[in-house]
Amino acid sequence: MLQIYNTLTRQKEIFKPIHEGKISLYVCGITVYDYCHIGHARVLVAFDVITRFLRSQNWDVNYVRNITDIDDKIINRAKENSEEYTHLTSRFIQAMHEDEKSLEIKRPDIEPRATAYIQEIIDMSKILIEKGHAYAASNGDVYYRVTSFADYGKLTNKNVDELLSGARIEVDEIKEDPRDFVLWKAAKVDEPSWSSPWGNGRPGWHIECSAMSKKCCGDTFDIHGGGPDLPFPHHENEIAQSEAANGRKYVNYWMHAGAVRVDGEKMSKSLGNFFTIRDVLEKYHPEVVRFLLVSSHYRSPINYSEDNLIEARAGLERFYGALRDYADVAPLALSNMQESNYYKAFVEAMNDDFNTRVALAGMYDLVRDLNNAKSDTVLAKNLAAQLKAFGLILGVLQENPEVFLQAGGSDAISAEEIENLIAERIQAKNDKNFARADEIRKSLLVQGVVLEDSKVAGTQWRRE
RNA sequence: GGCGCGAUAGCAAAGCGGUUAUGCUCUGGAUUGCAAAUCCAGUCAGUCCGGUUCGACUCCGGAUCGCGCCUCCA
Repeated sequence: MLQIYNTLTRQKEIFKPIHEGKISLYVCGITVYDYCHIGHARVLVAFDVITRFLRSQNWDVNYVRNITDIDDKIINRAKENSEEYTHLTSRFIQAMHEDEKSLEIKRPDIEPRATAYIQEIIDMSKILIEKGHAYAASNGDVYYRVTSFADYGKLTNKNVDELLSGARIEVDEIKEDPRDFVLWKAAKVDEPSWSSPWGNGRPGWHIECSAMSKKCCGDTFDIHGGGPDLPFPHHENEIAQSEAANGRKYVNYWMHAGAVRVDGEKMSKSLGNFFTIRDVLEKYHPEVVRFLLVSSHYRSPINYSEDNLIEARAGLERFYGALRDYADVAPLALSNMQESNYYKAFVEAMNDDFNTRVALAGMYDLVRDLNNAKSDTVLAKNLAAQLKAFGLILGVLQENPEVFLQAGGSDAISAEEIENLIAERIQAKNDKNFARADEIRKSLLVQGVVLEDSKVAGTQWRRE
């Protein structure tokens, strides 16, 4: 039985789909004016794991994640670069897809771009004006009339009156009310624009998601996800737009990922303390980064640090160490695992609001049993195949163990040189020249290479 | 000021009203020529103060501290 924590009700709820067996999932994606950072990676990985798991349980998931490809920051950045904004956005969309690929993040079923939904955005804005929820201002902007929507603030528990007294609302002669937010922005000179009933302009940020989700998921859909900083105002505004325009409930379950912190502070573009995915991958194996993100619950805040990455690597080394002799074993089909206690524990953990941490704990139990089973080949292969099946759902453990273990750390010494020294050491051992054998092992250790002698597999090595 | 979240052993991080979380580290043992890896055993918890209860890390109240949102941000 699937349970999901719903931001709207602030509690875990038993999930009930709109249509039996189906889930429509819309996640707010990236505004493409720069490289993705680790905070983006967190959301991307979280919903990737969620969709992988849901599909493994035979849910028919329609996963939609948008791209915001028109926006102030995009226009400004393009100007700075003296670059066409479409050129800028396509560059960063491509970069995002590369980053996703390296982190084993599967592409959503639909990846709508705001600029491809201008007509839908205009249509929705028109309806909002007709219904009295929005108005065209004198300068060609269109604004949402916040006070016209009685439920405004229900997602984040905001009181509309108190929003007025909030300190940081700008005074604006154009708007009827300082709380009103923009649906359509009149174009300034030299800005990209589309024609509309209110003159040339471009969409506001919030209306994009209302329009795209309506087209891709329907008026009411199951799950809406996003990053930790989106509930207010973005998702609050989406609710106001969609429920006012469609006259129906917008979303049944709201899911928000936890923040990534650096030194206890939120990592964000506005604070400038962010690490791009690319930065991190220069130093760490992509699977280590993904494993770090999967290692904690998707809603808890996580601290980004070298220590945590090193720990993530240590955890992965334990898994890959256990899988070392089973490189050719394929993940077991889930249909063959229904009776497995490991599988039951895994599914139970994941059904409980996608508790990857508990799922992982069960996988470590499996590792211990696998290490104990090495003499029973049939059993061991079955356990290894189960472990890989869980890994497949979490998006880890699919690499050749030997390759993973030998890839870490510095590559000051080549694999060939290492192999040669190992051969020399084996000879020394055969000659009972342990002094020379230990000397070789020590010299390799200094270069970050650990040797492991095994009766069965001979001498194996890994980088630390 | 408003809204919300959190405080768990050396570090990271979960569940649970009474029974081992888990990973890394540490200690002892097995194994090894010696190691490493692995296995077995073990040490180390629940910010503070009250309350409920036969019994609370787990529920309730309060305090303290930390964090997020309230402005573009995943």
